[in-house]
Amino acid sequence: MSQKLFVSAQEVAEKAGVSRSAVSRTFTSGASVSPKTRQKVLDAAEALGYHVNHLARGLMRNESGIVCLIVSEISTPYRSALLRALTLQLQNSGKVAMLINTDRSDGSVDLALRQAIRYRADASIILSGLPDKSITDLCLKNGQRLVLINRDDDREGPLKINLDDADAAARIATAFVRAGCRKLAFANSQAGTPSLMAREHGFVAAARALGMDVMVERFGHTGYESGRVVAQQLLTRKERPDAVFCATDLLACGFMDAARHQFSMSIPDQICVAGFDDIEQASWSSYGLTTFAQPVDTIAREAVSWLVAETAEPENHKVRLHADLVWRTSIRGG
Amino acid sequence: MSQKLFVSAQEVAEKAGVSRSAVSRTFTSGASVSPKTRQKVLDAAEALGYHVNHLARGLMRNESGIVCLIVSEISTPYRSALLRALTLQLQNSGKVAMLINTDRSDGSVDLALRQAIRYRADASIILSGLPDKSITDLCLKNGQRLVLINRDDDREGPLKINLDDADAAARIATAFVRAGCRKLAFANSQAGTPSLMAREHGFVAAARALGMDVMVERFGHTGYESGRVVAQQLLTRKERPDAVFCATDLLACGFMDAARHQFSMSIPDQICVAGFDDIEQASWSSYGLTTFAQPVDTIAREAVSWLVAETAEPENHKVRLHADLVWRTSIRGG
DNA sequence: GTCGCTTTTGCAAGCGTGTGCAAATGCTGC
DNA sequence: GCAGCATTTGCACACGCTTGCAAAAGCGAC
Repeated sequence: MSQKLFVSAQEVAEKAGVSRSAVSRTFTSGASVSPKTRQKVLDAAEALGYHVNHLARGLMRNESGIVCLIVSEISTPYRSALLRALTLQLQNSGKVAMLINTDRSDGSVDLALRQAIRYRADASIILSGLPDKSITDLCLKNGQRLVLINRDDDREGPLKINLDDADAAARIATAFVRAGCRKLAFANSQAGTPSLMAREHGFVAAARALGMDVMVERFGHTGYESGRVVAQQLLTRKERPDAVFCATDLLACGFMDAARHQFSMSIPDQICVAGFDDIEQASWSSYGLTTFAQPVDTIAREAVSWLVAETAEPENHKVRLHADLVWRTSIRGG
Repeated sequence: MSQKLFVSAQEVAEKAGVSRSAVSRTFTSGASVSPKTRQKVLDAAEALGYHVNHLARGLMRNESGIVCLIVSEISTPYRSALLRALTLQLQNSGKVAMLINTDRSDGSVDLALRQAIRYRADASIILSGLPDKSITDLCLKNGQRLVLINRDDDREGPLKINLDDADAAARIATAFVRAGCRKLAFANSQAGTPSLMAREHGFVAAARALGMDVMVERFGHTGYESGRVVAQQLLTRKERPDAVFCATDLLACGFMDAARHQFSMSIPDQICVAGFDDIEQASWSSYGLTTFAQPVDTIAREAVSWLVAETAEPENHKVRLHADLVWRTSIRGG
């Protein structure tokens, strides 16, 4: 009964005593309407509670204004920080974010992208997983833009935003050595995503260049609990490391907690720790974790400014961003 | 040039040698199509890469399948956990989440709701702020459903989901007393949202009933840093509290860190601490925070099941959920 | 084959909007 | 008042889909 439909441009036109095109033009920026009729339309619209139907507009313009964010592990500190930056940036540019959570089963990135297509999203930003080539091709062919964040992939078409993971790893290796550490370790998850592996390989290579080996230990997903497990594995070795680079801050937090509370070790006196992401908890005084900052605002800005750009993009566009080292108290010296 | 439009039902129909209605019916559940033509359509659709245009479908059906999530402080642990639960639940029910971040200026909840209307969202879930009555009325009048989570409001129409904040506060007060604490304190932010105030008032009332006064201190937003500041304020008093209930876990974390590292206090020996939300960090061994768990999954289930329900909702629907006490090590005894 | 019935199919109208085109209007200068 | 021009306005079609309705097709029993 209260299923009275939304008020349409037609009704506004009648109330304002103008044609329906006039009201349409009033709400289309850059259209030609006289100030007089424009005002009449605005008044009528206000009185009736009219709002342009973006579904219909999207249908006509072939541009929905929707951008899909395809993301897993949404409630992780780093992911949610990036999500925040992206939504704000999108809203700034007059777009609206459609959020698709791929935490369920796998292959769900493809499912998510399919959903994006159904809603004729203007673009999709992928923060997790990597979709099939067949479906990205479909997106691209239909003029949908694609952004891959921290998914080091080499296909043509999408914008790829990455960090200088390997370089950061090298920097932290020298920092460890400068702090007098000689027995280096790397703590990773088993996820094996390109950026995690880049950090690992970069660290191992840099250490080798400095004449040292690295104990590498991997476990589970990229979370706090995994950090604890890896600590268990590393700190029960007959030769304990005196410095450990954790692939993410969450791993580092878990590692630090286990090292302190379970192995009664003192950080940074007995062991130096570094992380990656600069999540909020890294700055909490229980951790004081030295880490690399993901430039989330820059990432968001780059992604959004590219996908709203008028010009057809250069075919194989890559952006490589720098991760700043945030020095705190989990490494000696400084 | 590559602006080749998406493939339409028309093209699929031609390729399959059937009418446009046939392909439409193939993708409409519960429509009458013979298995033979259905298969022909599916084959043709697959070959052409056809996907139903949900913009057009939404236009016709007057049901977009979109649900708006209106939320601020997205990257906060509790909020992002709730966000995660909501998106999963929505996807489960065949809906898709449109995420609107209201972190910017104020009045932006109204802006967000306006956006929801433009996209003809079937429903909106509001996790922050409280919209004007005028605009909620507009939503309701147009058949859009509204869910308010933890925003204790008394208007007609929306579903309101709340926790038993005051009751939880009372429970923690007795727990403190049972642990031998006599000088109680409450740490709050200045946000003054209904649920925060309910916790504060509930705690003060319960303490009074037990014959005790409560030192109340409020500062800034609901975050870690505010917790530190409140600790500063409470622990420099000439009479220090021996138990503090923090309105949120983030406040509690900040409080604990300041108490330990700045005031060298031992928890729970010298001071007992409790929080609210049960964010992930509460379980980290640096904190071991005794706290109340927000039943995020239940909240999400209640919200989504209500808004996808067929039946016209009862006019003034409220759901009051229970917050379980998660006992850890920040309170003596147990 | 024919009748009565159910299932399937195509037609066409309609959802609310944007926009090219031609007609109408307003304005300027004589 | 009129020609000449720029601006505004309305008409009508298009966008891709759903769905009521009537015609067509299938089917079982005689």
